[in-house]
Amino acid sequence: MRNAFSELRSEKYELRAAGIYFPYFIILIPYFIPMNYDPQKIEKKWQKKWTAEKVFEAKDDPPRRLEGRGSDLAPQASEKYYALVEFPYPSGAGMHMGHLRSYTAFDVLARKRRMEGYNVLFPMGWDAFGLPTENYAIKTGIPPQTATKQNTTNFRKQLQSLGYSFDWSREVNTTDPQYYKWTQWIFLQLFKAGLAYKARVNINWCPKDKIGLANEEVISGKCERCGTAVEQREKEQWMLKITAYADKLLEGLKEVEYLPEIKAQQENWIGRSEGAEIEFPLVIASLPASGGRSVAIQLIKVFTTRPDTISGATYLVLAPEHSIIEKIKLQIANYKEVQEYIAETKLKSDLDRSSEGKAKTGVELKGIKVINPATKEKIPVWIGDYVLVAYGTGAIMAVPQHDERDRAFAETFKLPIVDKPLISFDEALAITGGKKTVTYKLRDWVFSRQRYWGEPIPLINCAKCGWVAVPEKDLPVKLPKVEKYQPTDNGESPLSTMTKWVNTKCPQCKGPAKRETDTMPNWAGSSWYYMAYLLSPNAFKNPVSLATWNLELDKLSYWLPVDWYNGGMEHVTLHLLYSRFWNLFLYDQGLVPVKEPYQKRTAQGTILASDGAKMSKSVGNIVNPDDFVKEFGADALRLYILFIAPFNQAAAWDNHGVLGTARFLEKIWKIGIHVGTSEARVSTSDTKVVRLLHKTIKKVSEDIESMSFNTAVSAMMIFINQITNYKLQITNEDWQKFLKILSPFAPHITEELNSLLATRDSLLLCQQPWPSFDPSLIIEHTFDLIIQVNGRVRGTIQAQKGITQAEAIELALLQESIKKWVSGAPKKVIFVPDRLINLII
RNA sequence: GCUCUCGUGGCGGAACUGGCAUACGCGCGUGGCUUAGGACCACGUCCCGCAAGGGUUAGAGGUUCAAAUCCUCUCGAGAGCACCA
Repeated sequence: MRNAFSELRSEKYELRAAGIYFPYFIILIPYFIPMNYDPQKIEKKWQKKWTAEKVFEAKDDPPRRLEGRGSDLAPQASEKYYALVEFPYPSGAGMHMGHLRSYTAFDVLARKRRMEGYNVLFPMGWDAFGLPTENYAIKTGIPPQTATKQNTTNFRKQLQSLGYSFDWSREVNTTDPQYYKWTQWIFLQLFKAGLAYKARVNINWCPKDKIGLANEEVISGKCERCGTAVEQREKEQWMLKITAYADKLLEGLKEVEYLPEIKAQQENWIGRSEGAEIEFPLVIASLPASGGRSVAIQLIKVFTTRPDTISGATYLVLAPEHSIIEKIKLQIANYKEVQEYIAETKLKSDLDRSSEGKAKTGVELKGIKVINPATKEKIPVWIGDYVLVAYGTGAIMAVPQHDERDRAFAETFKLPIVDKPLISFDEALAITGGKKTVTYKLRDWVFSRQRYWGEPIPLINCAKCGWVAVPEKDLPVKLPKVEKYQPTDNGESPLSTMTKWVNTKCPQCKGPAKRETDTMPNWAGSSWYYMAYLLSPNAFKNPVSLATWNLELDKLSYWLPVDWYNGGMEHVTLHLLYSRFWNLFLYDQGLVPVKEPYQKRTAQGTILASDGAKMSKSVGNIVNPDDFVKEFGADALRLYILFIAPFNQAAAWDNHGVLGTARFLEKIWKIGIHVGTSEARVSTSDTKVVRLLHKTIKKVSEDIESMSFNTAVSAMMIFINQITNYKLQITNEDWQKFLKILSPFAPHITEELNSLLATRDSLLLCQQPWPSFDPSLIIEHTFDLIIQVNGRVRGTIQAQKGITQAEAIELALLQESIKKWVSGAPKKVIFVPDRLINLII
């Protein structure tokens, strides 16, 4: 890209406008010819002004609207509007196109809402805990705190250069101890409510690096750093009982306006299914059944959604991890073989277990059988890794006749496939004594990380008292400074090496005790950040306590729920679910006034590289927003990212595309400079301009609401093209209306051009009311009547609106171009009022 | 494999409720601006045809006076879930 682009264009304009006709005036140019369109200059100028006048700061106690200031679209005085975009992880690479797309769209929304008279909150902050910063620290020794500071400074500068109307006075940072003291406090509420517990769970383990890996660090079953195959290893982890909220999380979806695909993903993730638990008695195979009187040594409970198929169940399959195996090992004839299979399974990662395609593996538990409670037949019992221990009861009744997977397994191991009649749900329960139950795919949330760069889990382990919460007055439990950021050889958090920090006193019995060294996952700080923006400075300054929190309830009540939340599609399962879970929990505790935190949720589509591939650092096809701001200005870049495609759709970036929106702004600049001069002032606009202006106001107003920014920009281009192409007259008042609707999209150029107008007052453009349109000016009195003969278009004529079918036929038949297609009276006529007439011959 | 979404010029895309397909922008072409040009201005730009006209929304069929839009199948792309009983 060249630097000369804008200079060249503007230079030419200046010569034409000023010099050509009156050469003597050239020396006077600096005096009354306004400057060229120089985005660099005007954008900084207005950004400074907005900041100085604090125009984007939301009021917790908003003043009443001035009388007569509102348009007819304006809401009641002091109505709030909370527009939220996902706060970024401030990576060293800076802002990317995904941020640009989301933030620009919501800046348009926020600016429009302010102009409509709402008290708007549009905040920004940093989700700054995370692996890249920690890995950077491991590599360079630079403390994550330092790197984060640099990165947020850079990121903030980038965001400000785009003219976003964020309320920077409310900026938050999840890694600030004054922030995470509240994250820790919320965790303690969960702990005290019995929703946090320790359990042994599988984690991804790299045997070479000897560390536990986050799922994000496992790339197709291999360690991201060294490429070694990842193993599963059991480790004690803190868990949050999100499953206790499965039904509430599902129910809550009915009350909110999420995009249908987002709702579907949440539902899918929770994965509720109704079915039955049925017990199968376990018997020794060698003993004769003798009329069903053989003695059951155990009962195996299975979960099924199809109890009606039970007569066709010809065998049972247990998950290899099923706890009953250990209990009945003496009865299993081939226990050694079974043990080997279990050991094999343990080594496999989840990915291995599913990536082996459809090939089913398993081992029969010889020496035992179960009795099918419906048929009373003895059927064999197998273990197989296609049955998951974590879902249902970890055991299934296999019905190869009705289930594809059971059929595959039966075919592999030559097990009987029988065609038995179905029975009703109720009948099946009656015969077998089964119980209706509900299961979920949703698993409890693994909340521990053996990492440095996260919130310390504020718990203390005492030999006498067990796990004890750190007292509120001692929060935050701050991250201590460490020498090395690496996890230890046995996979513990680097905090575990800080013996001084680890060894402490039990808050209850004052005896010697140890701190928890695990930290919280990334998702913790972002699970409540929409509330953090609402807290007063006191909440951050003062010690953490219920009383301090309760002082904030008024603000939470005023602002919540978030009216509209936007972010990436990649966060609509975990982050969205986790934060809804915390909110629901806090609601139950009386600590939050609303059940659902987000009233509406949308997601932007991905911006791809120009060849349609994903932008990625390793491929080197990343484009940097900074370059475009520098070259074409923030306004042109903002317009292009909105114009590129429908908001929720993936779109390929095109470097040339910005030229189009830059040219559009150039045209606007020329008109604006012209309209602003006293010679150009007219008392009325051309009728054509007025009509089109009102149509455009309507279109842009509606398109912003439906996130159709691309067509909104297109409508404004059409308006400008009409003025330029036909040299139409426009008054200062009408021009200002246009500048107003453009201002959320291109806030800098519009402020600048507005300042040239005779109609300007002391207010900034962005503080003025959103223009309303006059419906009477939009209604057309004529329309183009489409004339079809036998369904084919043969011509159009201008006609008065409201004409009858008879009039339309008469008009049509007068046309020379129609006459030649029609001979005699039409057999049939289809008439669509104010649109078309179709003559069937 | 299953579920969802989608397929329109050289490219990004527009088309309300089934009613003139290709708006707007990029790119490209021709000409102008007595130098140059990823600048600006004018005109042109789906295909066949001199024209009248005909064809065209991934492909094939269907419903309808009328289909990019509704239905069926095939092909292709993207996203999500991936053995959830």
